[in-house]
Amino acid sequence: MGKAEDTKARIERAALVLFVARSVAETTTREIALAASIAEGTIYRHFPSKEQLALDLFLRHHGALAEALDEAQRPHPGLRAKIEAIVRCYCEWADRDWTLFAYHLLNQHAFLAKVPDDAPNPVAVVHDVIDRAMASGEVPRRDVALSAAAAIGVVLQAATYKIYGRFEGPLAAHVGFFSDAAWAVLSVKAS
Amino acid sequence: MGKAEDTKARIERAALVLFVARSVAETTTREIALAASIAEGTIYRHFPSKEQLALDLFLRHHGALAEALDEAQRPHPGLRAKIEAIVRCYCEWADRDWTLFAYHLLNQHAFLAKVPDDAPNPVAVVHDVIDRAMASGEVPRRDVALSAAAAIGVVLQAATYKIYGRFEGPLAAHVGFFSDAAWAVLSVKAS
DNA sequence: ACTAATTATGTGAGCGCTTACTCACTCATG
DNA sequence: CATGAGTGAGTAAGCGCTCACATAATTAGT
Repeated sequence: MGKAEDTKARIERAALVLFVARSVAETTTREIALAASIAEGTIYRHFPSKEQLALDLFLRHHGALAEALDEAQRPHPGLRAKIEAIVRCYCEWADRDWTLFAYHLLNQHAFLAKVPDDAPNPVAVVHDVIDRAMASGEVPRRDVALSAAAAIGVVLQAATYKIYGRFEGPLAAHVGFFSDAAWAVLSVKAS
Repeated sequence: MGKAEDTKARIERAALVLFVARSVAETTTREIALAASIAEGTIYRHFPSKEQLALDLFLRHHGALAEALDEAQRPHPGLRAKIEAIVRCYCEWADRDWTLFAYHLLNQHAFLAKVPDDAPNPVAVVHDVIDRAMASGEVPRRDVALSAAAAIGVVLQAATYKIYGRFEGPLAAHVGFFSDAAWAVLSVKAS
């Protein structure tokens, strides 16, 4: 790794940790520099602004996660298997870099509006999978956004609870339950 | 209503709207004053600080919601009916004052740590209900926090989607689906 | 291979600006 | 005339960001 890239990575990691611990707005560029052991001005050799640094961090993870989820689901034929693949992939991503994951989860509402429309999108992947499953009659038809929200919520809220420290251990330990639960949600019959 | 209380209410409402539109950190006291049609100094006749105003808003809603959920659930005998009562109560609260609801939902992670341990707590109500249902064998035993998170996630993520504008109409229109889905999640058998 | 020139990277004091909050004052009410 | 409510210019502190300078890395010229 080049020296400059190493510096850039250190800035990103320091920023990430502070953004999660406090928040983007409450983290100062001085704190980031201190945590990364560089001068404040150095941040601006690598990023045009604090806001852009925060956005870069989000978008990179957002896009990469979307692609990973899509690749994980693609080879499987039925909805049940696709769900499990998506859930497992998501949980493993979370466990692999929990700080980055928590940052992504807690700052969705701040950055989601700034995701380019054509960029890969984790939510779009899930929507698409559910859409096809409804079309093929694997699960009852229902508003896709509503179904997707309910199914995604099962995993996301559990992850949120883990951020709050309400339970321990890797998320991936519960892939089986999450998959069963998401499947159950999508299988709910129209009343 | 006294004039002073009216002023206080106007400050709270103006702050709420701005806190949701931007965020607490990005909303200035000047903006709040402008939106409430009062002088900036007046805010400090009613609140010791901007942060305390934000916290007050959160805690009042948090406590009242917890009590409402508890009262809604109490008269019903079985888990199935308790779930529906809780879901309906929650959705109706959301629909009744969407701005306040969105504020509460989007700022949980910022304020949850500051809720007094003995204060009424929406999450504790749900935990308790699930706990009893597991004890009586209505649903399979499992880590309560995990079950609660998954069940709560169904409704919360849907609500979040509504905040993002991904679907329209009142939340309460989907009480049936949410209840069925939460019940299905809690009924998932141990694998 | 050596040097000179150019560019990339790192530094931190300091700038302009915004912020939350204060306070001396006015006014309305009982 | 005592008190509580409202005012808004003012203040100190903190913010993101810049820039003149130092140094390291890369390239060009001979």
